[in-house]
Amino acid sequence: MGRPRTYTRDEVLRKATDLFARKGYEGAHLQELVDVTGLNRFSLYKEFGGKEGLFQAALEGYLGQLAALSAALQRDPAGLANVRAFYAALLAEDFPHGCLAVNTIREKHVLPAHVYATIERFAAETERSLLRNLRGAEQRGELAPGTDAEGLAQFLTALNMGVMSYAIVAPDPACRARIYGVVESVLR
Amino acid sequence: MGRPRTYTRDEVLRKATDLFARKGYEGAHLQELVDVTGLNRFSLYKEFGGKEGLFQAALEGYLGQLAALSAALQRDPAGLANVRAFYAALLAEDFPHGCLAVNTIREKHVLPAHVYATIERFAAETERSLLRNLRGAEQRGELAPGTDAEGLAQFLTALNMGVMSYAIVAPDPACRARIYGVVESVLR
DNA sequence: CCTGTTGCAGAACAATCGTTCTGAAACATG
DNA sequence: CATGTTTCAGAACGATTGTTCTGCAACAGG
Repeated sequence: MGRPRTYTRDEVLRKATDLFARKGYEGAHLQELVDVTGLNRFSLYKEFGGKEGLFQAALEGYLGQLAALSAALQRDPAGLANVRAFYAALLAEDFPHGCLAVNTIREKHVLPAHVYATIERFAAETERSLLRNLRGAEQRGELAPGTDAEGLAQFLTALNMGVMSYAIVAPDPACRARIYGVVESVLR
Repeated sequence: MGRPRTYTRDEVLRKATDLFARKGYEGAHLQELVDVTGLNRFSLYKEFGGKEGLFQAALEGYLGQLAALSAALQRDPAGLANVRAFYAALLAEDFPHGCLAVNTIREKHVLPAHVYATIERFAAETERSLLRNLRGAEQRGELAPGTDAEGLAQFLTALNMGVMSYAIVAPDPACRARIYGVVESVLR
């Protein structure tokens, strides 16, 4: 009972995520968060404990979505097909204001340490998943013999980060498709 | 005449650049800038006009250094040799806290518009220089026929941004060398 | 040594930050 | 319709932000 809330937790997180992606953790001021989410200050503190809690919640939700995109990398058998499926999924999504995760990396020295650690862990995990599939591809002869699988995994991870930054400068989604097209020439 | 100043403009800019690279424009607070540069508030305002002026000066100096690194791209004849020299120069430099220019991109919606425009212009210009050399390579038969030179230029630009982000997560410079090694397989 | 000028160190400023608090509004229940 | 509970809207809080100001220190020239 009591007065019904005028917001949905998911909806609030969606809008907060959007603002955080545009302005960053420090750059997104509480007043803007209140304006954008429609959630009043009181409820914001009751629901999320404060700005940091809201950011953490938004980030975790976002990383969850990203993890769903990389689900293809977990399939068996490990190989290039999984990597290609991963990129296809990435391409289907659009990132109008860049990627919250990548943007947040740049705030390493501004964020509470445990928040940043969340991102670093996720990045390492994704790279590991990529590596698993590249090793699998190596064994199955999908990659040229003598390929540096580890270096390739790092390369792909770095490229993903780069594409997310490039998306801010050139928001046209077609660019991303073109860039990923070039990646094909590496995967063999 | 008058009391001699205890600072050098270049030294101040160097230290300010370092702090801005770590914390970003909004994240680098004036008190920290004062502490790090050793420049007192009064002189900071007299010399640079304020935080925004200091950032703009630091950024322009930094972009100048980056431009020096990409000088190889301006040489004739345009071709892959120039691109390789560019990457060698990039690799020789080290970026302990990532790249100020790339880090600043994520602050697009926080920065004064004309400051952000500086970065965007620089990125576009570098990509154009890359494209010139890729087209040259195409004509001279250094690239496989039918290669998407424009896409390749976008790819390389995005990759550079990515490597600078990756350098924050994995500060080991050896990683960058490894990643650039993979790029070789694209340049042919 | 005095005087004029410039830079230094820190106090003081309004504005804004994230956070907390207060009183009224909007329901479910008896 | 009263009562209890939960949320809402906005005022109020101390702390910190970028900026400006004030008094003193350190030189060059006469």
